[in-house]
Amino acid sequence: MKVEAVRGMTDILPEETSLWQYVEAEIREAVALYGYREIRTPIVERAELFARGVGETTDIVHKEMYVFPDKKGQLLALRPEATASVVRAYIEHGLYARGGVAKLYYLGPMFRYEKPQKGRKRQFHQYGVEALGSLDPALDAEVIDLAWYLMERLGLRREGLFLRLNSIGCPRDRPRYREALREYFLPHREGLCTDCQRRLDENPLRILDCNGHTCQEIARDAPRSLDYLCEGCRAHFDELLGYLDALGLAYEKDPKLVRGLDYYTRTVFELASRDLGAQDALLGGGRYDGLAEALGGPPTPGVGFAGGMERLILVLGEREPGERCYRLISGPRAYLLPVAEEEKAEALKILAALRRAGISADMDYAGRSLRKRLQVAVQRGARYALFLGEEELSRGEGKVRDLETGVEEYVPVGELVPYLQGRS
RNA sequence: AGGAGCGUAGCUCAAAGGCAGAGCACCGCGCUGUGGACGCGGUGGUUGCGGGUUCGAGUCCCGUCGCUCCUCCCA
Repeated sequence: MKVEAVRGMTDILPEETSLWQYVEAEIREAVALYGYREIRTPIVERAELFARGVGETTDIVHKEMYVFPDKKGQLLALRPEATASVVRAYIEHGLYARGGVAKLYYLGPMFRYEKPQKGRKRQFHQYGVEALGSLDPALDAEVIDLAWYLMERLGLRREGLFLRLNSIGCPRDRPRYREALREYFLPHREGLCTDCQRRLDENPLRILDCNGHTCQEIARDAPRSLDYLCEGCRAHFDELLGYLDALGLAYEKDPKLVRGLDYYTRTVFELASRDLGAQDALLGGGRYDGLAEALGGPPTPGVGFAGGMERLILVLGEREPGERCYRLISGPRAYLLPVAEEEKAEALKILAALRRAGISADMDYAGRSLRKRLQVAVQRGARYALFLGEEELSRGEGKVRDLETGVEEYVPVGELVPYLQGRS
């Protein structure tokens, strides 16, 4: 039986990794412009972190998290998202003691046990930013601006994107909203799925993003969080809208947007592509003012977003080749062609010298014919072919063929490095 | 989670119960030491896997695994 990659976990092959590297580099540069510095947290955390941070009743933790005991029986989890980890690290290392706003970004694999489909894998990759330590709605606006900037920088048209925006209030007005939802759903209790009947008691907010059809139907006319905001949350939201207007960033208020994670407070948003199908969200995020405290740290407000690399790659990959602004990795500069076995040792020495001089160089190890090897050199995009045969090596020379012009020149072996360096 | 479709060579796909094929790719030769063309030849498959029906299954049936799409949720 052939061993294959496990379901929903895919290999990213060299043809694709150049695009990945390009996107990653753009992300790093873009977020650096906004003052974010990278943080790398472990892929494995205690399962408890996500239960407390993301929320026990969320689908992500409840149904989709990879959980397993380690050899001591400690319950561990593959991270389903990174915000909880970042905040955990922020608390653990006392980053709050440095004052001001901590701006952190990350990039890496996440894991969710879901049914895989286009743009949704079980191991997928997210990039994200977290700004910790400020309640200022201007920071929400800046984070959203960064999201837009990143998409623009990657060459996505603004018209092809749209921002869904909502406020789900704070812990102070959450009970009122929860009560309103419960009151609304109670008469429909029998129509709800068993999951939602449980959610009705535990966390009625989650009914709003249940995937059952009838639950969707029932939820359509449910009370809206925007109508249950306290004065502070109302003001925060209005201020944010003002800043977005000032920045010229379009948004669509979406009262159904609650996001699948419990830690969100106030601002929630998603930036989606009109060019994608069912999985259209390119990135999503919001404010999480209670998360740090819930994880045992000092009360620290935060706001951020996370985006999916696979989605981004999909959208970028579907564009016309001419629109693509990433470069493919170039081939070796020099390709060595030892004519017979006897010249291989010399070829290896020259290869080593060229590479140490910063000149990319390669040769064939597959035992192919000389003609074939020259073809491969051209295919690989080499600029020079270097023939090493008895004839020229006996004179201490190699024959350099310029593969663009076809011009050949004999060059002493000791001068190959300056010779190749001196040409553009 | 629900619905639909598809799994045949490395890739794209044929074979409508009767000899598993083509194109591309790969390798060699023509060209004993020199280019993407051309010509000739060659390697490559337990038809995803497991059962069943049949004289006979890539084809029909059941199961299973995987992928794709839709609904939904989300990254």
